[in-house]
Amino acid sequence: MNTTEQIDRVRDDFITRMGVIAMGEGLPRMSGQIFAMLVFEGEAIAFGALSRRLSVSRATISTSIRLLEERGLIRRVNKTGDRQDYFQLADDAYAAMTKYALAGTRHAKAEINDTMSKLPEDAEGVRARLDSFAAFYDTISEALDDVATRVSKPKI
Amino acid sequence: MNTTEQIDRVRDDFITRMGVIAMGEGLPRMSGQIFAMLVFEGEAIAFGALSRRLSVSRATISTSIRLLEERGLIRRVNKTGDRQDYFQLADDAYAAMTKYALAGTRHAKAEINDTMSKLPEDAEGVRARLDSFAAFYDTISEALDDVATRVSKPKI
DNA sequence: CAGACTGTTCAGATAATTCTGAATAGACTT
DNA sequence: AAGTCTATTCAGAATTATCTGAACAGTCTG
Repeated sequence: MNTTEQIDRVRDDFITRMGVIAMGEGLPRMSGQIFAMLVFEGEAIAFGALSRRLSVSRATISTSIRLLEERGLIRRVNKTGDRQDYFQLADDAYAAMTKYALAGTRHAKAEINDTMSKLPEDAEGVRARLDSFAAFYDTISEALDDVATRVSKPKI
Repeated sequence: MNTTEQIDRVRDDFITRMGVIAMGEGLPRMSGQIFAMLVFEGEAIAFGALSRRLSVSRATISTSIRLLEERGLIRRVNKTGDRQDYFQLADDAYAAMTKYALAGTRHAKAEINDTMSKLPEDAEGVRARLDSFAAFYDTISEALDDVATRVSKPKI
């Protein structure tokens, strides 16, 4: 077995695993697999190559990629002399991932606060419990915010 | 409109919203709604009452509750003189929630590390990229670990 | 311009999740 | 013991998510 074959095997395994992990994080499997492939390869990969190597239709690649782009995890690059679109990890992919999660926890907190604002004055018990719940999301949000700055590449 | 009606309306709205948020976090809607109901009410709620007030079959309550119990988010209590099971938030529900997320990020990191261990020596580029990816999950894990201790009630 | 190739969209197919009703087993009551 | 109430399980139904192929519009090439 040569080195290339070994790497191919490891890569395919990695892609499979990351697909599962993505699902656990509420991301569609295919988006996770594309992300994994881009992490593994490092360099930009062509649209058609993604379809071929992940054994999935071009339509699926198109929609999966849209999601990743919307979340700022990957970027589309043009290679001169080639009509195809190429994709690679965004520079700040991990920061973007964190910020997306952060948006979620902030939204949750906002929903709880909004609920509290609708409560009548005398619902003290409920208010206290919702307050604890909101505080929890706030704690997580703070932590994620911290992660986001730590993960962000310092802009030069 | 009296106060009770107002609270009922707010509660139903809260439950609906939390169902949606739960789905965003990879939890089934119904589990999120049960959790929300328990947060809102504070006191223990009977199995039958959950089924009735969430307009869902007893079978669904049973399986939804199992998930919440497995994750340590709620606990089952017995009321003397009543055959029904009652449920309330676990004392450390928010810490348990955090720890579950933490387990997920640690698992992701482990998967990446495992992948790295299978790489041939000369795959330096791949190794470096996977290392960054693992470091990201590590940063999140640290942050969640911190949240878990901050959220945990100090045991007396 | 005609033909080849590209990515997107969307209706329908496929697959996965979630919910239900019925069957079951355990526990209490009389 | 018979009858009632309870929670769980599970096969199938209903709902939701995901994937595909075909149609399309845009772009490049010869």
